[in-house]
Amino acid sequence: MLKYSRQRDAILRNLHSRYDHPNADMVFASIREEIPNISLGTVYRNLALLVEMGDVLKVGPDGEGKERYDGHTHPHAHFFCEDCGKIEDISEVFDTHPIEETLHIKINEANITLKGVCRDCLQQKTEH
Amino acid sequence: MLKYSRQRDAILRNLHSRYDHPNADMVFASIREEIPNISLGTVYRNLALLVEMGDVLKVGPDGEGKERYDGHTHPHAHFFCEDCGKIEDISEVFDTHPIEETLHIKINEANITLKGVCRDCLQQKTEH
DNA sequence: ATAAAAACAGGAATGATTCCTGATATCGAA
DNA sequence: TTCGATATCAGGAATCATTCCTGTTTTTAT
Repeated sequence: MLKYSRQRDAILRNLHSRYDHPNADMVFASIREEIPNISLGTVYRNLALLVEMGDVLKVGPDGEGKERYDGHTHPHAHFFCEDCGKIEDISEVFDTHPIEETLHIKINEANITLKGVCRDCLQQKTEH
Repeated sequence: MLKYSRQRDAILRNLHSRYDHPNADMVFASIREEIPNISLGTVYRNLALLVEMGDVLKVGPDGEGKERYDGHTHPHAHFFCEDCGKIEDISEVFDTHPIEETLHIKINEANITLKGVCRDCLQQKTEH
């Protein structure tokens, strides 16, 4: 039986309020401002719980090998900039139903990750 | 300057010959039959080199948190079966050029991972 | 209020991957 | 072919994100 927890609630609220796809440490640092003695293990445990419940998406790992988390669960893709490291949402989605039917498989989750150079970094490169 | 290495050559040949998306340990076990005293560190180092050179794709991590490797680098997606754990290639691709143009970004790599239940496991579920 | 069950803080353990070191293999130039 | 420079190696230690453990605190149904 799942019980309410102030820590889990704070973690989910934090993820709902931000769009930077934080890793566990970044969430930990944020929540500490509200609950100073929360432990990193609690952050990890609740992130895993929230992912399992479908309220949070796990994205990544990033260029440093760390998992990133996303509190916005509508279907969308992710773009990793290889230059500045930022992770952005991409609203374009592609329809997996034709693949399900062709291959006779059940698709529960589609993880689409694009890597390249973002608009800002591209612009910086053309300046000189 | 890149020099020839028997170990790297064997690793690439091994990945070319198989379609099961092995992790580093599985590659290590295979190569050991040919080069019994190869070390796991050498496997990791050369896998990273081959990935950087674009001759090998890094896929995953899998359900156990391990990276998987794919020696077949033509554009394709991957399907992870949540039941039996197998990873299969999916030839369907989606065209990223429209996204590049709309968002003014440069896409170097598209990583598409689908998770669900494979045809075999679906069939076993309907039997009883 | 009370007690059973969840969840927690803090810290230890895990384990995939990376790093380090002295030895070995590759390869261009002599 | 030999030699020196240097890339690569084997073996093992180190790293570090994540998970696990334990005694304590919180939640919640009764």
